[in-house]
Parts: sequence; structure tokens; C-alpha cells
Amino acid sequence: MAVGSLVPMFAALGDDTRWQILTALGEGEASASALAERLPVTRQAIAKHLAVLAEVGVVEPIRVGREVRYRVIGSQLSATAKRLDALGAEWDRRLTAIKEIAEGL
Amino acid sequence: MAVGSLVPMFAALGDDTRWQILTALGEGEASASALAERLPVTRQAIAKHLAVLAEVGVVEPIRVGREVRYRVIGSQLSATAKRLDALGAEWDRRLTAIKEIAEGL
DNA sequence: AGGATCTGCAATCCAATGGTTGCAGATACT
DNA sequence: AGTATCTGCAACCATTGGATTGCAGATCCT
Repeated sequence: MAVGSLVPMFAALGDDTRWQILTALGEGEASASALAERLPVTRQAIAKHLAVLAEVGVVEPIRVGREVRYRVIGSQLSATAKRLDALGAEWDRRLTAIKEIAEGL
Repeated sequence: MAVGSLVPMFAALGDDTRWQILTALGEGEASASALAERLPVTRQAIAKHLAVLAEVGVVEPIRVGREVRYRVIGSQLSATAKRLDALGAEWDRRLTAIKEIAEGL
């Protein structure tokens, strides 16, 4: 299985502030400004984070007049999870096979 | 669900070289020196990567005489996948509920 | 039109990190 | 014993990246 696009996804998910953003978005769509009011970082910092989250497709921008709201795409997380699960199973399968060969079975 | 320990895991998985290492380890246990022979980075760089991978528990060191071999723990990846999948489902559930409320259903 | 608010871009700063080289300690081989 | 090999520690460098401030453009409201 190709690892490929998984890496940027994990890199995006490997930051605490971004999870705070995702968690906040779990309560409904919100703009960068709105998020900045309840998170301990600047609007611009949040904007950057939203950009990387959008880049990997885990969040989606929705223009509403002059503001841009974001919403989480849960299915993207689930899809990533499926791929990761497959990789984990694959590793166990191969290593078990190798072990059996090594033990002469 | 607590996100907690997921973040360091994703941070660990969010690096290309580390996936090269994991992939190489998929063909069997190997030491840092052995890995350095087939990857385009130094042994010490690999050693550092193995340290962070071991820190999050996706890899396990096995001392064999004077060398230290590492093996992938596939089940850790699967476990992470399960948690991520649960989060994805949770988000979709909540956002669907919010949407229904907003539509007055 | 004028004010308030939201977004976007750019420059800047500092810490974290991926990578390197060099050296010392430990273990194996002959 | 002596040599070769493997690990581990430390210093160091360059780049990335999270975060900030400042300013300009766009949109809404009265």
C-alpha cells in the first residue's frame, strides 16, 4: 500500500493547537476570528492552521458573506484511519510470516 | 473522547524519513546501522528517528548482543487508527445533529 | 458616505527539529 | 591482546514552523 498522502495528513494532525481548533469546530462551523476569541492564539495563527488543515482536506472553508467559516470533514479522518489500520495489519501479517520462517515453520 | 496521546503519535508519523524507516522495518527487524546502509541518511539521524518512534510505542528496541534491533508494532498503528476512526465518526455525528437543529427538524 | 469588522498578505522572531560530524564506551572476532 | 564494529552522547548547523505585529482590501451596517 502506498503511504504517500498519509504523511502530510499526519503532519497536520501532529499539532496540539490544530486539535484545539478541530475540537472547537466540533461544536459547529466557525470563522478564524470566532475561533481566535476562545483559543489562546492570534487570528492569523489560526488562519495558518486552518490553511494546513484545509490542505489535507480535513476541514472545509465556507464563504458566508465577508466571513469564511470552516467545518470539519469527519469522513476524512475516518478514511485516514482506515488506511492506517490497513497498514498496521499489514505490518503484523508480514512480521508474523517472517518470524515463522525464522523459526523454520 | 480524549485526544491526548494521539498528538505525539501523529507528530511521529508525520515525517517522511520515519516512514521510510518503518517501511524498511516491515521487511524484518533491523539495527540503526543496518538501516543506515539502505537509507540516504546517517546512522545518528536514524537513531534519533527510532527514538521518537519508540517513544510513541510504534517501534520496539531489542538488544541482541552489541547491537540493538528494532521492530514495528503494527498493533499500535491499528489502535491509533481505531481512535482516529472513532473521532471521525463522532465529528460527523455531532455536526449532523447541529445541522438538523439548524434546519428546525 | 463613514465606521466597524472580517479576511489576506508580508515581514519578522524564536523555538523545535532534521541532519551532520566527531568522539568515547561497549561488545564481538581472531 | 588488538582490531573491527556497533551504540550512545554532545556540539553544531540549517531549515522549518508556530506565532506575532502591522497594514491593506473587502464587506456589512446605519
